[in-house]
Amino acid sequence: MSRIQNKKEQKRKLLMDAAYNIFSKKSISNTSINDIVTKAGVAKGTFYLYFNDKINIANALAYEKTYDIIVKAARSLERVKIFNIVDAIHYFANNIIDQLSAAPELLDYFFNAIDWTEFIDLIKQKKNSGDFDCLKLYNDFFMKYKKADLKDPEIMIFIIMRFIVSSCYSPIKNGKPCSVENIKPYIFKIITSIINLHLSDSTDIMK
Amino acid sequence: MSRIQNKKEQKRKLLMDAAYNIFSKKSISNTSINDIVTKAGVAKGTFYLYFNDKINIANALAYEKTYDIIVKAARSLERVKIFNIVDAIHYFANNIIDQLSAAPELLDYFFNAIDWTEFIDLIKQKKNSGDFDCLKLYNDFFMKYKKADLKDPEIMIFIIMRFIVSSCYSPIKNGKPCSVENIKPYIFKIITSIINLHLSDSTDIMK
Amino acid sequence: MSRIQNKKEQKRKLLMDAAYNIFSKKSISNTSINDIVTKAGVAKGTFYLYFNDKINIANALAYEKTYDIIVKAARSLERVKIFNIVDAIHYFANNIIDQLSAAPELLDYFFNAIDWTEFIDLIKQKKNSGDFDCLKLYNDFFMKYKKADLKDPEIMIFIIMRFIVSSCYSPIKNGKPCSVENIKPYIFKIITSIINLHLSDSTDIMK
Amino acid sequence: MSRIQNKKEQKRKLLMDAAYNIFSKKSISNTSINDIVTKAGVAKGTFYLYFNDKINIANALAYEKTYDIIVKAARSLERVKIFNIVDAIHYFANNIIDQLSAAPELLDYFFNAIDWTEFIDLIKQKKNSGDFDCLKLYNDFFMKYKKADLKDPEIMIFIIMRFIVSSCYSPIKNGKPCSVENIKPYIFKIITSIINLHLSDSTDIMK
DNA sequence: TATGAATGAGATTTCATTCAT
DNA sequence: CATGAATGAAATCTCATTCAT
Repeated sequence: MSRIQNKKEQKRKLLMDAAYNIFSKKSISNTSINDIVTKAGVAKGTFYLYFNDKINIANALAYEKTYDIIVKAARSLERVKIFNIVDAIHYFANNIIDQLSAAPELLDYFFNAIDWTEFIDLIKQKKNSGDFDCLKLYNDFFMKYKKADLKDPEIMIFIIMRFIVSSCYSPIKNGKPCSVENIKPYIFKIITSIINLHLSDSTDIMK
Repeated sequence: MSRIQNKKEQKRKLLMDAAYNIFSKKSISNTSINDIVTKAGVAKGTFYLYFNDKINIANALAYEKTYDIIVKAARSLERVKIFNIVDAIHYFANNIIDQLSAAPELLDYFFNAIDWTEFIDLIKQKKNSGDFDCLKLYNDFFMKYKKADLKDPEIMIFIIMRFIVSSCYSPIKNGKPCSVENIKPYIFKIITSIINLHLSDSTDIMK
Repeated sequence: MSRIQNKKEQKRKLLMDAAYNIFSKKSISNTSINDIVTKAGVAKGTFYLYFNDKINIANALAYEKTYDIIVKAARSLERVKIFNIVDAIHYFANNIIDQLSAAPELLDYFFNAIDWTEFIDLIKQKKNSGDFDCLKLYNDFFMKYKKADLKDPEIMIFIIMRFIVSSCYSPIKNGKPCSVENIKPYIFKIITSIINLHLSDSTDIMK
Repeated sequence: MSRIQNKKEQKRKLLMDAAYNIFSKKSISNTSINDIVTKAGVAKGTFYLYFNDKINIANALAYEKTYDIIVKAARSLERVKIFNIVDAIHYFANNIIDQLSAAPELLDYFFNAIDWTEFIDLIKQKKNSGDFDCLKLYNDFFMKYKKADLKDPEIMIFIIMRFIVSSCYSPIKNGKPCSVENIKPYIFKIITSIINLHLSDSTDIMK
C-alpha cells in the first residue's frame, strides 16, 4: 500500500472510530455528520470524501465490527484442538458471547444491523482480507469436522447466530431476566439441540 | 365512558393508526410528525395533545401491537382443547408466526422495540384491559398445565419469544435463508428442546 | 355588589393571582396563557372572558400591585404623626423599599412595567377604590405639608420614585454592589437633596 | 486577522446590526430569528453559526451598545481639560444623556438590559478592545482626580449611572413629566449631591 | 358563563450537502 | 485532498384563539 493510500486509510479509520464511539452512546438517527467529524477532528467536507452518508458509514461499521468478532472467535478456535463439531460450536459461541459481554455496544450492531445471510454472502465474496482468510475458514470448518453430515448447514448457522444474539441481548444489556452467566447453560444446551437436529435424519425433521 | 372521552379516544386511535400505517412503510426516524397528522387528517398541534413526541407514539404503538398479537394467540389457544404444554406452546408459537407472516411490518415492533421482561411486567400491572384479562391468562397458563414442573419459566418464555422472532425475521422479510414454512419444523423442534430443558432436572442443566 | 358579580370578581382574582405567581418566576414572554389557566385551575376559554391577552393581564397586574404598595405605604404614613415633609417622604420611601425587599418579584412590575406619569394620571382618574381614596391622599399630601412651597412637585415625585426603584433593584435582587441596608443611607441623603432642590429658589436650579 | 476571520467578523456584525435595527422598532420577544436573518440578508442557519438564540444576540448587543456609549463619552472627556471631578462627571453624564436623546432606542438596552455591576466586571476583564482601553480609562479616572478621596466609588458609579438612565427614560421617550432639557438641571444638581455625599466623611453618611 | 379539544400559523432549530478557498 | 462557512429545506414544537358543547 502506498504512503498516500495509507494516509487515506488512516483518515477513514479516524472517521469510523469516531462514528463507532458516538453510535455506542446514541442512536444513529440522533447522530449528525457534524457529531462524527467533530469527534474525528476533521472538516465536515472530508466526511464526504470517504462516505456517502450516515447509512453508509453505519453499514461499513456494522460489517467491520461483526467481521472482527467472527475472525477473533475463529482464530481462537484455530488455536485449540477440538475435533468434535458440537464442542467447536460451543467454543465459538462462548467466545462470541464473551466478546459481546465485554463490549455491549457491539450488540446493537450484531443484533440490529446485520442480515446474516447477506453477511455470509459478503464473506464468501471477500478475498483474503489483509491477513485473514475468512472464506477459507468458513469452507474448512465443515471439512475439518467432515465426519459431520449436516443437513441445511446454512440454516443452522443462521439459526444459531440469531439465537445467540437474541438470547444474550437483554441479559448483557440489563441483566434481565437473568445474568449472561446464568443463561449460558441454557444457550449451550439449546445449541446442542439445534446441531443434533441438523445431524439427524431429515425425515425426522419434517415430522 | 362519556361521549367526549370517547371522541378523544377515537382521535388518539386515529393518530395511532396513521402512525402504524406510515411506520410500516418507512422507518420511524424517516417519518415526520407532519406525515402522521396529514395521514390522520388532524392538525399538527393535535398530535401534541395526545403524545409528547415520535418516540412516545412509537412506544405506545409497539406495546399495543404486541399486546394485540399475544391476546389474539392466547384467545385462539383458549378455544382449542390442548392439555399438553408442548403442544400448547407449539400452537401458540405457530399462531404468532402466522400473524407475523400475514403482517410482516409487525416484525419490526416485535423484533426491535420490545423488551420482553418489561413487557411482561406491564402485563402484570395491567388490569383487565377492556375485554381480556391478559394477566389471568399468564397466571392460568402454567396452572392449566400444572402437571408441568417448569424450572425458570420466565427465562423459558423469554428465550422462546426471542427465538421465534429472531429466527422468523429474515425468512418472513426476504425469504432468506429459506421460507417461513421451511424453517417452521426446525423452530418447533427447537422449542420442544427448550421446553424439555426446563422440564428436566436442574442438575442436568448446570452441567 | 351582587352575588354573581362577586363570583365573577373571584374568578378574575384567581387568574390575576395565578399570573402574578408565574410572572414572578419567569418572564411574561415566556409565560403562556395555558400556564396561567392551569395554575388558576380554570379553562382556557375562561381567560378570554376576563382579559384580552397576556399584555392586558400583565398591565392590570402591574397597576394593581403598584397601587397596593403605594396605598400600603400611604396608610402607614397616615398612622404616624410626621409634620416635616422630608421626614414624611423618607418614611414613605423606607416603607416602599421594605415592601420591595420582602417581595422582590414586585421590583419587576415596579421597575419595568410602570410609567409613573401615566400611573399618577390613573390615580387621579380613579375614584374611591373600594375602601381607600388614593387621589385624596395625593391631594392632601401637599396640603398637609402646606408650609412646603415646592417647585415642580410632579417632577420631584417622578424623580424620587424612579430613583428609589432604580437604586434598589440590584441590591435587592442580587446584593450588588451592596446590600439594601448599606445603600439606604445614601438613598435617604440623596432624597433629602432632591427635596431641598425643589424647596429652594428656582433661579438657583437653572444655574 | 486573516481574510476569512475578517469575513466572519463582518457577517457577525451584519447580524448584530440587523438585530439592533429591528429591536429598536419592536420588542425582542416580538422579533423572530427570521426577521433578523431576512434583514441581514443571510440564511436562517447562518444565525446559529454566530449566536445560540435571540437572548444571546440581545445580550451581546446590549453589552456592545452600552460599551460604545461609555467609550464615546470617555473619549470626549479625554479631549477636554477638566481637572475637577464634579465637572468631569457632569460632562460625562451630559454626553451620555445627549447620546441617548439622539438615539432613544438605546434607552431600552441601557435601561433594561444592563446589570451595571456585571458590566463593570466585564470591562475589567476585557483587554484593550481593538482600539480603546476601557479598563485603563476606568482606573485612570480616579487617579486623574486623585485629590478626590472618594468613599465607595463603585456604589457612587452605580447610583449615578442608574439615576441618569432612570430619570431620563420618560423625558426622552415621551417628554413626560417634562423635556430632557428641563430635567437636566435637576439631574446635574442631584449628581453633585451624590458626589458630595461620597466625598464627605463616612460618619456623616451613616447618621 | 364555563369549558377544553382543536386548530394552524409561525417560531425555533437542525443538519445534510455544497463549494469557494 | 482538505476545509468549514454558508445554505435553506424541513423538522420539531408552541401557543393564542376559536367554538361546539
